[in-house]
Amino acid sequence: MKQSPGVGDDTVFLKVWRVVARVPRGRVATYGQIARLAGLYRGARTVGWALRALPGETRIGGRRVPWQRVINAQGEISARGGPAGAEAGRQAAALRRDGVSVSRAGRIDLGRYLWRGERRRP
DNA sequence: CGTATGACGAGCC
DNA sequence: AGGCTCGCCATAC
Repeated sequence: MKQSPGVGDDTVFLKVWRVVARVPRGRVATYGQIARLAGLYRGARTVGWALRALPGETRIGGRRVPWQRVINAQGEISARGGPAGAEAGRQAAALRRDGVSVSRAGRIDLGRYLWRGERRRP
């Protein structure tokens, strides 16, 4: 089942959140990208899991974690398990407020908005 | 400690 | 191009 993980201290979730917190406004990052930066080379799914468990009020570095800036590798907003489109709609709106263009189908141009600020070392 | 789950991703068909 | 399957990882139970 899905319950709140023990987000006590230095858990993988916290690491993920810290990376997400670095994504600048007006940019987006993919789950796989966040995973790599967090040290989880193939843990894209784990990133999704971590974001699902992210309490909305969580703050890192004094500000809320911009979870809306994380999308899948196809440039689309991934659906949650809940009501179809409910959360996705909120995410699209939040992204547009960030200045990111989101198509009605919920697609984003990665070539244009993908965060390239920090790349993994070779 | 073994099984199941999921805001993913890369291949295949 | 669109859709399915299989692999990955950490967490829940």
